[in-house]
Amino acid sequence: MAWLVGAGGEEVDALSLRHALLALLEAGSMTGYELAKQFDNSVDYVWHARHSQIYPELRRLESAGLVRATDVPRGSKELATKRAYGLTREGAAELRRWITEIEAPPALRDSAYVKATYLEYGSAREAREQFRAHRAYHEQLRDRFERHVDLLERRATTLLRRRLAAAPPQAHEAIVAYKVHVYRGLIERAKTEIAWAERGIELVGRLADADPDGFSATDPILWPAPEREHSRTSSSVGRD
Amino acid sequence: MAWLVGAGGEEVDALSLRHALLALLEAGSMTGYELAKQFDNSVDYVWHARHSQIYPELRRLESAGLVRATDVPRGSKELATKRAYGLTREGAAELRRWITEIEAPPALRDSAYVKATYLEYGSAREAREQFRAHRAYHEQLRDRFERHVDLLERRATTLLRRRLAAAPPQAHEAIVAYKVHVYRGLIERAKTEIAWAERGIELVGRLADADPDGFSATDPILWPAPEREHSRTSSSVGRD
DNA sequence: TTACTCATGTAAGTAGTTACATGATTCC
DNA sequence: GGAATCATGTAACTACTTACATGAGTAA
Repeated sequence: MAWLVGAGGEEVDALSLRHALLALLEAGSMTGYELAKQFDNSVDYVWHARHSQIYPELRRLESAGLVRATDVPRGSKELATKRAYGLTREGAAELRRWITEIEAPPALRDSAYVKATYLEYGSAREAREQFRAHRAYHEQLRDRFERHVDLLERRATTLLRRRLAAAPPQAHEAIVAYKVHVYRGLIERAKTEIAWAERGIELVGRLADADPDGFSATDPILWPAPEREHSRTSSSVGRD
Repeated sequence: MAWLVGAGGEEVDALSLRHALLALLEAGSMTGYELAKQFDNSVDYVWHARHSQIYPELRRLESAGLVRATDVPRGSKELATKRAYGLTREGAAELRRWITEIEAPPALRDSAYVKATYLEYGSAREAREQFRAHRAYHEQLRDRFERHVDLLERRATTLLRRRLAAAPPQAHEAIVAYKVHVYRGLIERAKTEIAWAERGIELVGRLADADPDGFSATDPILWPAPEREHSRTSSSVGRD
């Protein structure tokens, strides 16, 4: 694992699950389960991960020396134990390194948009359904993000409270402000998607008016290809 | 592979690379290489894939019966061959099925946004750099998409020309319009990101004015965790 | 006693990445 | 003769998903 090298080798990967976990632990030590729960109503909105991914990742962080774990007894009878994770100095340093690192964003991979590119293969009704589903989904997201902004502004999440309690008072404004900025950004994103879907619905209407029968596309080009062009010799691939 | 079942089993996955390839083949038969090239300046904007992924995927599509391949001689001496792929009836049907299928969008996983959530760990300068990089990246994307919309509107890409040549004239408007709608949507998206980054830069400025020294965050909570619950004494910040 | 939450995982499989491998053909 | 590009891949690895497994503690 490239990011494990460090200390001389300095070949480091950027991976958000790791750093999201480190960031959560900045607010104080937690067990894997607690961490997973906190994850679910904070970072999970921007970086989704299943619990089954979080546990092994914590083990990896531990063996990389970025977190340290202790077995803590559970329950009154103390028959069972749980593992409490805490940041190490190296973990805190890695978190700060990651914050300052400029990452190349991953290439786009958006299924809804590739589908929309080929909507002419479906009927007007089907195209409309796609846009409607897109709108409904992003309306949900928008509402969820709005509720979250409200919680953050009222400093009403347990995680935020823990973090603020551990931070110097003059830092409180920044801590809240960056988080609010992120979720407001997500609200704007959602609104952009909703507007796109609505323009899509209008487009479907205009196209259906212009050509009521639509493009039923009953005549796909099957294999073997019919001779469309004479002299199939110099198939021009290049330049666009 | 669930999507391979079909014909009775009917357990089908939604995966865009497959369907993007099928969609490209609607415009006519192509070799793997030609397909990969066309991919690069069309679908790749919305669904990125490397060539090393495309070739095996074509083989899988072939063994699933969605495309059919023939060996075609290459060059004047005809010593080598290439494989030309074409849609089968099943492939065309699967493409249409996919268009009408409503997919659940994947959960969000956005590294830039999780990083922005924790920008208080860096300096104002570092925070600004993050937002500037974000803006620069999306300005590039916006420009690229604008150029692509222009090409589409002028019907100037080889792929679009081939597709239009193979489609009934009354369908031409819809074919172009959906593609333009997608790329205009991507332009709006990019603009939303640019605006977010700019508001971010303003925010950094306001926070720096309010607290010129910033939150240097020299005091992370390390392992073992101090007793948080009661008597939160700052003296007991952990040393490992 | 039952059901739920706490708590921690493993196994098998898919999708994608990076890096490498190989040889033919065409154009200058 | 050499460079670019045509053409088709393989191998090793990472991240993530789905589904399953197990058992303790707690409240009705």
